[in-house]
Formats: sequence, C-alpha cells, structure tokens
Amino acid sequence: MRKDDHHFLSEEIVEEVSRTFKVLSDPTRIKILYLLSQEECNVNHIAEVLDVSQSAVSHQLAFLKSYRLVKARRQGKTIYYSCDDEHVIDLLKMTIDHIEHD
Amino acid sequence: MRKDDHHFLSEEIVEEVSRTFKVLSDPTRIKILYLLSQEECNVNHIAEVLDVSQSAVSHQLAFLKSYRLVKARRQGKTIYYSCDDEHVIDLLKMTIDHIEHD
DNA sequence: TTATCATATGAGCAATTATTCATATTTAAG
DNA sequence: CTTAAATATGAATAATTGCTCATATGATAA
Repeated sequence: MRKDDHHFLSEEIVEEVSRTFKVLSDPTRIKILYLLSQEECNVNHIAEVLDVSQSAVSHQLAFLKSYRLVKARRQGKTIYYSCDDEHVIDLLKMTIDHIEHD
Repeated sequence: MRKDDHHFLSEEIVEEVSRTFKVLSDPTRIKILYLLSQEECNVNHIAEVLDVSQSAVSHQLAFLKSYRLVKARRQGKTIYYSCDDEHVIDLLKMTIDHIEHD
C-alpha cells in the first residue's frame, strides 16, 4: 500500500485515544472506577474497601475528575464520588469481561 | 454498601486489564496497531509511513509481540508484521470511533 | 567469503508516574 | 472560637517507560 493510500489518524485523535487508555492503565484507577460503577462512594470508603491510602485515593480521584471520568458531590463533611463517563465504564467492563472469559 | 457486599475483581484480573490498556496507551503503539489493522507491513515501511525511527518501531514491535498482539512472518531479508489479537483491535477501533464522533 | 540490506538488541537517559509523608483546607459540632 | 473529621495538595522519591545511539544478528547476493 502506498503511503498516500492509508487511512491515517490525526495526531490529536491518536493523543486523545492514548490518553483514554492511559487513564485505564493503572490498577488503582481501575479498582476505583469499577467500585464507583457499583455505587457512589466517599473517599474514605474507597480507601478502606480497596486498601489504598486516603492520599493515594484522593490524588487518583483528582486525576479522574480532571478527565471528567468521575464527579463529586458534597454532603456535609463528606464528598461522594460517582462515575461520569458511561463510555469509559463500558470500555472497562468489556475488557474485564473479555479477560475473565479469555 | 458493606465491604462484603461488593463484587470485587481479583488482583490478577485487575493486573491483566491494566496491562491491556497500558499496551494501548502509547501513541506510537496505537499508530502501529492501526496501520497493521489495515495491512501487513514490514518494519521499515512502518517506520517510514509513521515517521518513527527503525529502532523505535522495532522495540515497540518486540513489545507488542511479547503480548501476542502482533505476529511476524519472515520472507527473505524482510519481516512482515500483522495483527494477532482481534479483540484489542476492536477495542482500539471502538475507542477511536467514540472519540471521532465525540 | 564478503558486502549489504533488514531487523533486533542493549545501554543510557530524560520524562512521566504512582505513591508516601507532611501539611493545608473545608465543614460541622461543641 | 476550638476541635475534630473528611478531603485535598505539594514536595520528594522510586520505578517505569519510550526513545536514541551504537552495535549485533540474520539473510541474501555477488
């Protein structure tokens, strides 16, 4: 195939696709997203359930929020997080499914 | 939800899911896989078409091969690579599609 | 064999990243 | 206002990663 005959992805698309996968490439983030796909959670609950430090969870939530994959809701002293991107959750669940039933 | 009531992912599943996404989280690997999803290519062709050094391409191909995402076929001095994991290509194309039609 | 083309590989390096530790901020209760 | 609880944040660090450069390997042709 000649160079001109290829269908190319634009640099921006490639960058955004890789960013999407990068978000999902960390075990802690996967656990957080999967947990949040089951229920809205506050930070300490996530930390306890997943056995990750409060600080690490908070850092990852800030990261996930910056990509609009989760959203936050305050209620008193507590902040509840939940998923905010159905497509990314679908992508995650599909991949889990595929790997579980190799 | 009580800790015991959650559906948990095993550590092995989480690790494998994150590895899968990690493979797809690099722009060069995305370009290579997308190119190989269109046609079987030799190493130099990939390097030229994508404007990446021969060495970088070869390193990434070795990486992709170690995860069995691509396979190699020798013909004389030339080695032709092609995709060897339909599911990962599907995952990639779905994500490209989603981002292109945000 | 020797020369050359195609690809692979190892060392080194700069950049990124996930975590920890310490501390700051925000909110509510007393 | 003070204290405590919940969360956020910044600096530091160790680990990982993707590339380059130089060189090695493998295959073919002369």
